[in-house]
Amino acid sequence: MDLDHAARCLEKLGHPTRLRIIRLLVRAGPDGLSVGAVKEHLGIPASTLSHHIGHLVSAGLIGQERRGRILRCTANYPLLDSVVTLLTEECCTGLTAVRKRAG
Amino acid sequence: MDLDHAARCLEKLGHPTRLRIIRLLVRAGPDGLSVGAVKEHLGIPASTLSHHIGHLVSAGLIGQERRGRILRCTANYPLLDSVVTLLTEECCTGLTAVRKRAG
DNA sequence: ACGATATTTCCAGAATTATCGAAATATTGT
DNA sequence: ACAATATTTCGATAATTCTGGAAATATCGT
Repeated sequence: MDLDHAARCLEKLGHPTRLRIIRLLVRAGPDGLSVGAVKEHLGIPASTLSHHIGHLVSAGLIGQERRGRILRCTANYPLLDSVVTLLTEECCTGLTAVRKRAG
Repeated sequence: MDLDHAARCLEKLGHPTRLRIIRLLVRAGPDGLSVGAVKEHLGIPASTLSHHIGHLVSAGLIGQERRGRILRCTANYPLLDSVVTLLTEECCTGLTAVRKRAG
Protein backbone atom coordinates (compact mmCIF):
# COMPACT_ATOMS: atom_id res chain seq x y z
CA MET A 1 0.00 0.00 0.00
CA ASP A 2 1.84 3.08 -1.22
CA LEU A 3 0.68 6.64 -0.97
CA ASP A 4 -0.83 6.79 -4.45
CA HIS A 5 -2.85 3.65 -3.92
CA ALA A 6 -4.07 5.01 -0.61
CA ALA A 7 -5.01 8.28 -2.28
CA ARG A 8 -7.04 6.38 -4.87
CA CYS A 9 -8.88 4.50 -2.13
CA LEU A 10 -9.50 7.64 -0.11
CA GLU A 11 -10.79 9.41 -3.20
CA LYS A 12 -13.35 6.64 -3.66
CA LEU A 13 -14.29 6.70 0.02
CA GLY A 14 -14.59 10.48 -0.15
CA HIS A 15 -18.09 10.58 -1.57
CA PRO A 16 -21.13 10.51 0.73
CA THR A 17 -22.99 7.86 -1.24
CA ARG A 18 -19.97 5.61 -1.55
CA LEU A 19 -19.08 5.98 2.10
CA ARG A 20 -22.64 4.94 2.92
CA ILE A 21 -22.31 1.92 0.68
CA ILE A 22 -19.11 0.89 2.43
CA ARG A 23 -20.66 1.39 5.84
CA LEU A 24 -23.65 -0.74 4.88
CA LEU A 25 -21.47 -3.54 3.56
CA VAL A 26 -19.13 -3.48 6.53
CA ARG A 27 -22.07 -3.65 8.92
CA ALA A 28 -23.63 -6.40 6.85
CA GLY A 29 -20.68 -8.60 7.68
CA PRO A 30 -18.78 -11.13 5.57
CA ASP A 31 -21.85 -12.10 3.53
CA GLY A 32 -22.37 -8.54 2.41
CA LEU A 33 -25.49 -7.45 0.58
CA SER A 34 -26.92 -7.67 -2.92
CA VAL A 35 -26.85 -4.59 -5.13
CA GLY A 36 -30.62 -4.47 -4.86
CA ALA A 37 -30.51 -4.51 -1.07
CA VAL A 38 -28.05 -1.61 -1.11
CA LYS A 39 -30.38 0.20 -3.50
CA GLU A 40 -33.29 -0.29 -1.08
CA HIS A 41 -31.27 1.08 1.80
CA LEU A 42 -29.95 4.12 -0.01
CA GLY A 43 -32.96 4.87 -2.21
CA ILE A 44 -31.04 6.00 -5.27
CA PRO A 45 -31.51 5.08 -8.96
CA ALA A 46 -30.01 1.79 -10.05
CA SER A 47 -27.70 3.25 -12.65
CA THR A 48 -26.27 5.83 -10.27
CA LEU A 49 -25.69 3.14 -7.68
CA SER A 50 -24.08 0.87 -10.23
CA HIS A 51 -21.57 3.56 -11.13
CA HIS A 52 -20.62 4.13 -7.51
CA ILE A 53 -20.27 0.42 -6.89
CA GLY A 54 -18.12 0.25 -10.00
CA HIS A 55 -15.78 2.85 -8.50
CA LEU A 56 -15.48 0.88 -5.29
CA VAL A 57 -14.89 -2.40 -7.10
CA SER A 58 -12.25 -0.85 -9.36
CA ALA A 59 -10.38 0.36 -6.30
CA GLY A 60 -10.73 -3.08 -4.77
CA LEU A 61 -12.62 -1.74 -1.79
CA ILE A 62 -15.48 -4.16 -2.35
CA GLY A 63 -15.71 -7.55 -4.00
CA GLN A 64 -18.56 -9.11 -5.92
CA GLU A 65 -19.85 -12.61 -6.35
CA ARG A 66 -22.76 -13.60 -8.51
CA ARG A 67 -25.33 -15.92 -7.01
CA GLY A 68 -27.90 -16.51 -9.66
CA ARG A 69 -29.63 -13.30 -10.59
CA ILE A 70 -28.25 -11.60 -7.53
CA LEU A 71 -24.88 -9.93 -7.31
CA ARG A 72 -23.56 -10.01 -3.79
CA CYS A 73 -21.17 -7.25 -2.71
CA THR A 74 -18.80 -7.61 0.21
CA ALA A 75 -16.46 -5.16 1.89
CA ASN A 76 -12.76 -5.80 1.45
CA TYR A 77 -11.88 -5.61 5.13
CA PRO A 78 -8.13 -6.14 4.73
CA LEU A 79 -7.86 -3.34 2.20
CA LEU A 80 -9.95 -0.99 4.31
CA ASP A 81 -7.69 -1.87 7.19
CA SER A 82 -4.60 -1.12 5.09
CA VAL A 83 -5.92 2.30 4.20
CA VAL A 84 -6.66 3.12 7.81
CA THR A 85 -3.26 1.81 8.85
CA LEU A 86 -1.42 3.89 6.28
CA LEU A 87 -3.41 6.96 7.21
CA THR A 88 -2.60 6.35 10.85
CA GLU A 89 1.07 5.54 10.47
CA GLU A 90 2.06 7.88 7.67
CA CYS A 91 -0.26 10.73 8.34
CA CYS A 92 -1.21 10.73 12.00
CA THR A 93 2.13 9.98 13.60
CA GLY A 94 2.60 13.43 14.99
CA LEU A 95 1.29 15.15 18.05
CA THR A 96 -1.64 12.79 18.49
CA ALA A 97 0.59 9.74 18.67
CA VAL A 98 2.82 11.51 21.18
CA ARG A 99 -0.21 12.43 23.24
CA LYS A 100 -1.49 8.89 23.20
CA ARG A 101 1.84 7.51 24.32
CA ALA A 102 1.98 10.10 27.05
CA GLY A 103 -1.50 9.06 28.14
CA MET B 1 -17.98 13.95 13.02
CA ASP B 2 -20.85 12.65 10.92
CA LEU B 3 -20.59 10.64 7.74
CA ASP B 4 -20.89 13.62 5.40
CA HIS B 5 -18.17 15.53 7.18
CA ALA B 6 -15.94 12.48 7.06
CA ALA B 7 -16.65 12.08 3.35
CA ARG B 8 -15.62 15.69 2.78
CA CYS B 9 -12.35 15.12 4.61
CA LEU B 10 -11.66 11.85 2.81
CA GLU B 11 -12.35 13.52 -0.52
CA LYS B 12 -9.70 16.11 0.27
CA LEU B 13 -7.25 13.46 1.45
CA GLY B 14 -7.98 11.45 -1.68
CA HIS B 15 -5.60 13.29 -3.97
CA PRO B 16 -1.95 12.27 -4.26
CA THR B 17 -0.58 15.79 -3.93
CA ARG B 18 -2.78 16.64 -0.99
CA LEU B 19 -2.02 13.39 0.77
CA ARG B 20 1.67 14.20 0.35
CA ILE B 21 1.10 17.64 1.83
CA ILE B 22 -0.62 16.12 4.84
CA ARG B 23 2.11 13.55 5.30
CA LEU B 24 4.78 16.24 5.17
CA LEU B 25 2.99 18.40 7.72
CA VAL B 26 2.28 15.50 10.05
CA ARG B 27 5.90 14.45 9.94
CA ALA B 28 7.02 18.03 10.42
CA GLY B 29 5.37 17.98 13.83
CA PRO B 30 3.39 20.62 15.70
CA ASP B 31 5.37 23.52 14.17
CA GLY B 32 4.46 22.42 10.66
CA LEU B 33 6.06 23.94 7.61
CA SER B 34 5.80 27.11 5.57
CA VAL B 35 4.01 27.00 2.24
CA GLY B 36 7.37 27.60 0.58
CA ALA B 37 8.96 24.66 2.34
CA VAL B 38 6.13 22.42 1.19
CA LYS B 39 6.62 23.77 -2.32
CA GLU B 40 10.34 22.87 -2.17
CA HIS B 41 9.54 19.36 -1.03
CA LEU B 42 6.86 18.67 -3.61
CA GLY B 43 8.33 20.64 -6.50
CA ILE B 44 5.04 21.92 -7.91
CA PRO B 45 4.02 25.43 -9.03
CA ALA B 46 3.02 27.84 -6.31
CA SER B 47 -0.50 28.42 -7.57
CA THR B 48 -1.26 24.74 -7.86
CA LEU B 49 0.03 24.18 -4.35
CA SER B 50 -1.95 27.10 -3.03
CA HIS B 51 -5.14 25.62 -4.43
CA HIS B 52 -4.52 22.28 -2.78
CA ILE B 53 -3.64 23.88 0.52
CA GLY B 54 -6.85 25.89 0.21
CA HIS B 55 -8.81 22.66 -0.06
CA LEU B 56 -7.18 21.26 3.04
CA VAL B 57 -7.71 24.45 5.02
CA SER B 58 -11.36 24.66 3.99
CA ALA B 59 -11.90 21.13 5.26
CA GLY B 60 -10.10 22.06 8.47
CA LEU B 61 -7.46 19.41 7.92
CA ILE B 62 -4.67 21.93 8.25
CA GLY B 63 -4.39 25.26 10.03
CA GLN B 64 -2.39 28.32 9.09
CA GLU B 65 -0.62 31.01 11.03
CA ARG B 66 1.15 33.94 9.50
CA ARG B 67 4.62 34.76 10.79
CA GLY B 68 5.83 37.74 8.89
CA ARG B 69 6.15 36.97 5.25
CA ILE B 70 5.87 33.29 5.94
CA LEU B 71 2.64 31.34 6.26
CA ARG B 72 3.07 28.37 8.48
CA CYS B 73 0.84 25.34 7.92
CA THR B 74 0.18 22.74 10.57
CA ALA B 75 -1.68 19.46 10.46
CA ASN B 76 -4.91 19.31 12.43
CA TYR B 77 -4.07 16.14 14.32
CA PRO B 78 -7.35 15.86 16.24
CA LEU B 79 -9.40 16.12 13.05
CA LEU B 80 -7.23 13.58 11.25
CA ASP B 81 -7.69 11.34 14.23
CA SER B 82 -11.47 11.79 14.12
CA VAL B 83 -11.54 10.79 10.47
CA VAL B 84 -9.49 7.69 11.14
CA THR B 85 -11.64 6.86 14.14
CA LEU B 86 -14.87 7.18 12.20
CA LEU B 87 -13.47 5.13 9.36
CA THR B 88 -12.40 2.48 11.82
CA GLU B 89 -15.54 2.38 13.92
CA GLU B 90 -18.20 2.91 11.29
CA CYS B 91 -16.58 1.28 8.35
CA CYS B 92 -14.13 -1.33 9.57
CA THR B 93 -16.14 -2.91 12.34
CA GLY B 94 -16.69 -6.16 10.55
CA LEU B 95 -14.58 -9.19 10.02
CA THR B 96 -11.32 -7.40 10.74
CA ALA B 97 -12.46 -6.30 14.17
CA VAL B 98 -13.61 -9.82 14.94
CA ARG B 99 -10.27 -11.20 13.78
CA LYS B 100 -8.39 -8.74 15.93
CA ARG B 101 -10.40 -9.65 18.99
CA ALA B 102 -9.85 -13.32 18.27
CA GLY B 103 -6.12 -12.64 17.92
C1' DA C 1 9.14 54.66 -0.84
C1' DC C 2 11.33 50.74 -2.83
C1' DG C 3 12.94 46.17 -3.98
C1' DA C 4 12.74 41.49 -2.61
C1' DT C 5 10.33 37.52 -0.94
C1' DA C 6 6.09 34.76 0.08
C1' DT C 7 1.71 33.55 -1.12
C1' DT C 8 -2.79 34.13 -3.11
C1' DT C 9 -6.20 35.33 -6.55
C1' DC C 10 -7.58 35.70 -11.31
C1' DC C 11 -8.37 33.49 -15.41
C1' DA C 12 -8.87 30.06 -18.67
C1' DG C 13 -8.75 25.49 -20.65
C1' DA C 14 -8.62 20.52 -20.18
C1' DA C 15 -10.02 16.68 -17.84
C1' DT C 16 -12.76 14.16 -14.80
C1' DT C 17 -16.85 13.05 -12.19
C1' DA C 18 -21.80 12.77 -11.09
C1' DT C 19 -26.41 11.94 -12.40
C1' DC C 20 -30.08 9.17 -14.26
C1' DG C 21 -33.48 7.59 -17.93
C1' DA C 22 -33.53 4.25 -21.44
C1' DA C 23 -31.85 0.31 -23.52
C1' DA C 24 -29.18 -3.82 -23.12
C1' DT C 25 -27.53 -8.02 -20.76
C1' DA C 26 -27.76 -11.92 -17.58
C1' DT C 27 -30.20 -15.25 -14.99
C1' DT C 28 -34.06 -17.80 -13.32
C1' DG C 29 -38.46 -20.39 -13.29
C1' DT C 30 -42.15 -22.17 -16.10
C1' DA D 1 -39.18 -19.69 -25.75
C1' DC D 2 -40.97 -16.42 -22.62
C1' DA D 3 -41.90 -13.36 -18.78
C1' DA D 4 -39.86 -11.58 -14.72
C1' DT D 5 -36.13 -9.97 -11.93
C1' DA D 6 -31.39 -8.04 -11.21
C1' DT D 7 -27.91 -5.29 -12.74
C1' DT D 8 -25.05 -2.97 -16.12
C1' DT D 9 -24.01 -0.18 -20.11
C1' DC D 10 -25.11 3.64 -23.14
C1' DG D 11 -25.61 8.32 -23.93
C1' DA D 12 -26.04 12.85 -22.81
C1' DT D 13 -25.79 16.81 -19.71
C1' DA D 14 -24.37 19.41 -15.83
C1' DA D 15 -21.17 20.22 -12.49
C1' DT D 16 -16.86 20.05 -10.45
C1' DT D 17 -11.93 19.63 -10.19
C1' DC D 18 -7.16 20.22 -11.72
C1' DT D 19 -3.53 22.80 -13.52
C1' DG D 20 -0.47 26.67 -13.96
C1' DG D 21 0.92 31.34 -15.94
C1' DA D 22 0.21 36.05 -14.94
C1' DA D 23 -1.13 39.57 -11.99
C1' DA D 24 -2.22 41.06 -7.43
C1' DT D 25 -1.48 41.27 -2.39
C1' DA D 26 1.13 41.16 1.88
C1' DT D 27 5.16 41.69 4.57
C1' DC D 28 9.79 42.70 5.45
C1' DG D 29 14.37 45.19 5.43
C1' DT D 30 16.69 49.29 3.98
